[in-house]
Amino acid sequence: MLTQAPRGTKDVLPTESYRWQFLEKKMRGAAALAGYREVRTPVFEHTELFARGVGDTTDIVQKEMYTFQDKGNRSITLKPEGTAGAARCFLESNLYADALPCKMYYLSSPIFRYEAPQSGRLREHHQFGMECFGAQDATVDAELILLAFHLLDDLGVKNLSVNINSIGCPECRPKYHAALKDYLVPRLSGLCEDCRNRYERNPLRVLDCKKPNCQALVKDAPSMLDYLCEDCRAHFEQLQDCLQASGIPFRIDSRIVRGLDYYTKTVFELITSTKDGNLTVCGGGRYDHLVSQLGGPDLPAVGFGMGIERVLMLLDGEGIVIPRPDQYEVFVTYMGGCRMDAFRLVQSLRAQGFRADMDHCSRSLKAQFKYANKTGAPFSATIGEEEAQAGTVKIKNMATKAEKTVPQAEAAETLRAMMES
RNA sequence: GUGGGUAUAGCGUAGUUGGUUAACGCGUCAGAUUGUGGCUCUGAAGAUCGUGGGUUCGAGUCCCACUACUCACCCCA
Repeated sequence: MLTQAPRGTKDVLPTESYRWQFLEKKMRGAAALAGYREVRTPVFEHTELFARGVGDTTDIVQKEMYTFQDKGNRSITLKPEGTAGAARCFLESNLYADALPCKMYYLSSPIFRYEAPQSGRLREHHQFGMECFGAQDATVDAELILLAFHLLDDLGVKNLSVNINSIGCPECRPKYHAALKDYLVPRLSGLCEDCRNRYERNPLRVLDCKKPNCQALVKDAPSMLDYLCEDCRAHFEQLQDCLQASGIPFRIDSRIVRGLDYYTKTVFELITSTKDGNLTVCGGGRYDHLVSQLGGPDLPAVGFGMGIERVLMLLDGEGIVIPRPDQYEVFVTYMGGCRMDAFRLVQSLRAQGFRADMDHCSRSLKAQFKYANKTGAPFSATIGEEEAQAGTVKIKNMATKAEKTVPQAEAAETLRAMMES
């Protein structure tokens, strides 16, 4: 259907875009407080970037990417997540040569994944993300978690739980993998088919299976946390110390496994419980070797992504109302012969900073007022024959019906005065 | 990718065991005497009943396919 947006996409209508803008403003403010500056990277990248960065065994890369050949025969992919592009940009522009850490955020960046759309899941969605390159201390991990938490908390999101975990580093993770596999091997036949696949690709995922059978079988499986090397353990403890000191509620969930291969050490999720179940609004973690994997220096980094649509969904679900700005502050109405006077007044009001408009459909005065009322304009300014003759305009407070006739030259200051009273 | 539900004007719905011009509410537009809105009243516009095929004398109503929406699994924001 020509008049139908592609599956899994959603228009943001003029009547609702203020909600996005409201969020974006909050996000910008929160990021700025911690010294993060905006980065804008392309919507598409070379496919290779994601294959190498995100990991070519991940679901995202294997089956969810929008990939195509461009006319120069390059394999191009619409970005399926935000971090790889930011890392590429960081590297390409040699930002690591400046003072580190390098802090950046991206706003309402479109993210594309070929998935079956459902509640809170689209094929094109938008993320607010923050990345910090070049700092290894867990204070940054904590700073990002706190930032995300306070942002959502400030918006009024309730039932927010912060879950953290450490999935180790190339040093200790293989040992854990081995231990986990040893544990799973004798139980393989009892696991579901999905889990047997997971065992091959990413054994950590088996721990997260929701099937009762599998859960029972992995109940006593070894925990990554018991296998962390000294460095990772200390780092994880520092993170907990920071979070504790900040006083926000959090819990360790050793089953958190992220679906992107680049993560090391810290991984975290901000989850809210809604009436339809749990919803992850924000997910992130540390990726200490992504930059080197992409051919750069071995620099530590941390970041997260937050789903804009999901945040909006939560606000909706909790009945949190975002203030809707008036489309107009003043609507100019006029009698048939005075169209030019009205037009000039509108232009003059706009020049003086008022959101102003007039009828453009040759409507009757009555209909103009109806329309003005519908737009929610708090004031009208009317020019009829009498006013045109005298060079005046009749300004009316739509709510109180109070009217005041003043010279057209004084319209702006009269409006200001009436707005304040 | 697998399975369930849904598909009637812009939105929300009705449509009886298949039977002549598909109904209602909201919204939109226009009127209710000459320069004014939110209430009320009146009227108008607006639907090839998701698309395509089939059964039938006849289908919005039954059957099949496709598509979209929606929910669950998987995975994720």
